[in-house]
Amino acid sequence: MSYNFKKLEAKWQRKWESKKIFEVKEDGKKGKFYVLEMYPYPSASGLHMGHAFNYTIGDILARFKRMRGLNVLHPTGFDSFGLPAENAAIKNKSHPKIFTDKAIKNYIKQMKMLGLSYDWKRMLMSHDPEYYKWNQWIFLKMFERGLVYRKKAPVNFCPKCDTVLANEQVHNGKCWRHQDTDVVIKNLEQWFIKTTKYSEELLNKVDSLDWPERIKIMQKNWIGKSQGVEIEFEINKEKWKIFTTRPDTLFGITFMVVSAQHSKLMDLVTKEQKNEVEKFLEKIKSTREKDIDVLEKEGVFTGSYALHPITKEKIPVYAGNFVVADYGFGMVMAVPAHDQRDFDFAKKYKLPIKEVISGGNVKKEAYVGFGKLINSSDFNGLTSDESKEHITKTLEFKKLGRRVIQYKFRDWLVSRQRYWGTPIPIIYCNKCGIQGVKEKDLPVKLPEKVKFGKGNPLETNKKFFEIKCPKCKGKARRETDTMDTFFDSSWYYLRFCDSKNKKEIFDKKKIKYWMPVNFYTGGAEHACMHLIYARFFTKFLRDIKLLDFDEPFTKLFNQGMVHGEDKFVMSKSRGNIVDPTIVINKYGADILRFFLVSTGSPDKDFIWSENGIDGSYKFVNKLLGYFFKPKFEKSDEKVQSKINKTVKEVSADIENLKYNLAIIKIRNLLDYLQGKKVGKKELEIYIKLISPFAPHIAEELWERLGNKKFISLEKWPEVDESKINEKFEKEEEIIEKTIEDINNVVKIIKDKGKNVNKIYLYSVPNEFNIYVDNLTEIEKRTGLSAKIFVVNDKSKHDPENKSSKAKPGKPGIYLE
RNA sequence: GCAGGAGUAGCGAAGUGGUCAAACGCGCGGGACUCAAGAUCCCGUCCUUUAGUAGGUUCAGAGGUUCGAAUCCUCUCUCCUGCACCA
Repeated sequence: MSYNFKKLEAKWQRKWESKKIFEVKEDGKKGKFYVLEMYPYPSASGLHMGHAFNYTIGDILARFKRMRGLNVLHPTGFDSFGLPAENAAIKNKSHPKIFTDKAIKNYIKQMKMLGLSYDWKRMLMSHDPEYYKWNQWIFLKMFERGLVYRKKAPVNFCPKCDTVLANEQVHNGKCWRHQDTDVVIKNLEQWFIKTTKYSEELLNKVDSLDWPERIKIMQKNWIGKSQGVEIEFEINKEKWKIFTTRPDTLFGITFMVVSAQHSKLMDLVTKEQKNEVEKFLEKIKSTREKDIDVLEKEGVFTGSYALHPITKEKIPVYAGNFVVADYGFGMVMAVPAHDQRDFDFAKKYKLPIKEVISGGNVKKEAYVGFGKLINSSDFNGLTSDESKEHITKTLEFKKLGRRVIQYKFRDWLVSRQRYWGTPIPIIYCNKCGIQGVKEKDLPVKLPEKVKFGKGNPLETNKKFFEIKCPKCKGKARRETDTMDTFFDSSWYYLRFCDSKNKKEIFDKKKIKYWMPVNFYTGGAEHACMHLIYARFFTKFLRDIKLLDFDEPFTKLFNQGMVHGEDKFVMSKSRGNIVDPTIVINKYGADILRFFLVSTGSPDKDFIWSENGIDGSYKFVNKLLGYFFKPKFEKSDEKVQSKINKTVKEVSADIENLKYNLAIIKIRNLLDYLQGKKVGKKELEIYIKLISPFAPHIAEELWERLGNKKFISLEKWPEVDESKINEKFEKEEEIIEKTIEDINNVVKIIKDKGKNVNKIYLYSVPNEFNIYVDNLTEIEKRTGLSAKIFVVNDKSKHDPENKSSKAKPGKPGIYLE
């Protein structure tokens, strides 16, 4: 049978909404469970299959936990600030707000179509002044505490986005949004957030999280801690520091390299070399724009010499393109014998290579391993480990060095020269300097009237930026940059706990009840962006006493990627997109949900297949057919055993996010129940099992069984262990095997041209009843009539003495 | 290059020391029903062999540990995903 899923799904979506059954309040008597899916950026093209997959995964768990008696917070909202809306608006001569509001409306409609059990009352949008007001508030709190600062520095700039980017937004030297666009380095004054203040904690606490291992490793690598020594070198009577993890190679230094981007590079350049250095800088600027994957190591002599801290030898200082300006001190000691990069550079510029660690062949390549020291004055003969210790101590004694820890992690560049984001709440006054906007004046609203084109749109609205200084009432100017949209997503999960609060960012009591998030799902692409920023925010808000926990997301889950039928990742450019709303219109949301989680584990990639969804469609119809006119009979103990066993396994599978395995067991159970006597209670249990996956159908069937309340709020079935009897499983296996054997023999006989009409089975005495009980099953599945004897029955019909073949678990079979 | 994950039937996917030739779904083959098609139901689907048997080859490849391995160890290959001159 088929069913009118459109009508049915709309009916239940309406009922859920009007009765507000998924709206929740804090309830001290109930345990809580916070399920969150990463809130979407509302694009014009609407929900894609990846969203549907992600939200289904979360919703199944939310529905399950809710039925388990937990107070489940399951909210959603929109990450609605951002460049795509602004660019789309410019292209269409529209306004980002119009664009965004329209997209959100569409998203909400589509999300509701999926039957997601959200508490819509808590919905939030980051472009809502009621939301971004608190972005500004947090920004000011950080500003007050010195965690926000302005600095002129070489920064990443994307020419396509027409704005600067954070380190985290640069992937492989390209913009995260434009993989065909090289990021350009510009020297600009920008706003930074001191995320590095929490480097150590962000690194340490990673281990305590129930997150996918690879995400944890990515974060650790991103923070990139290394222990080493900083060493002072004297250059032109000035002190210059370098950082090294290999003090044991100190005597192998044959030159120094300072980064071409070093802010004080020119201080090192002598008159004679100025021309050449400038030529070099010009050259690396132009090569940057070319599409070169691996830059060759290049450099130029600065004219200056450093003094070796121990031997006092003169060491030439080069400027080089391979030294990172803002790691360590932007300058390195070069030991070509024991570092491949230095080796390459030395070869290119014919600089000496001095071996100080034995064990390699430094004529051919750098030896980066450890060994005994040679050519190292007093330290000869020591191992690398020993000498690291001794050399460091010597340097410390001479006050020329000390042990330090370095991180790759940088401060977060948050200002953007674009319109569609939160205005940075800062005022510049020539007299009074840089000051934060007063809390009572928040929010600094984004003006609607601006001109889009070249440069920062907010600079085109004088009314916005020309203001009086709040202190001296003189002429002042507002900051016209906006915040990186990752600022918005760094704390939205907190606001969900109290999203309508107009007086404060949130009520601490509510936060205390709901946080941290118990289950957070989303794509892995946020490993080193959103997930680090969010952790940073949590730590900051904790330190200003707004929170009393350290980590926002206890468990993180990454769903797999959705692939098209051609097995490539679904993408517009490939043209293999399957639109979830089209699928819903064709099959219904229940079937889509069911299919999305039935083929494989949700953390694995999902491959779309039209045949596959057809399979789910067939199953759902079979299910409806079964429940169409339910007969209530008394379940026997076999049925009860099977049901209890299934409840037990399905519950564990859902708990462990093995939805695919849960579904298999649910399917098996339906096959098992077909044609058996089943009680109302057992039928109800069955519907409950299906309800997290196919909630609309479950509600409908639940109602049809005469229930008045929502199944969504019912109690998940308890397992009665005493009813589970493995004996029945064994019997079932015996029958299955017997049917298989019979069919096998039938086939063989028929192949020989003989006809088969009747089955005779000869059972060992104590199994006789098993076969008798399953007589109809055997007849149905073999399509033959059957007769069963006990082996020692004298009156049996057995012309070929097949009864002698009977064994326990295996009857003798005679066919004629 | 470094790090993480993966490689099981035509495909998707279970199985992580013995009961596994491998659940379940898709596909494919056969049968029932039907005037027919679809839907539905049943059977089969590694190879050889057979009145339900017996045997063989398997879990990317090669070794090893073990009484016993898809499952543990070592090496190799392939694919995916991150990071990539961080001193």
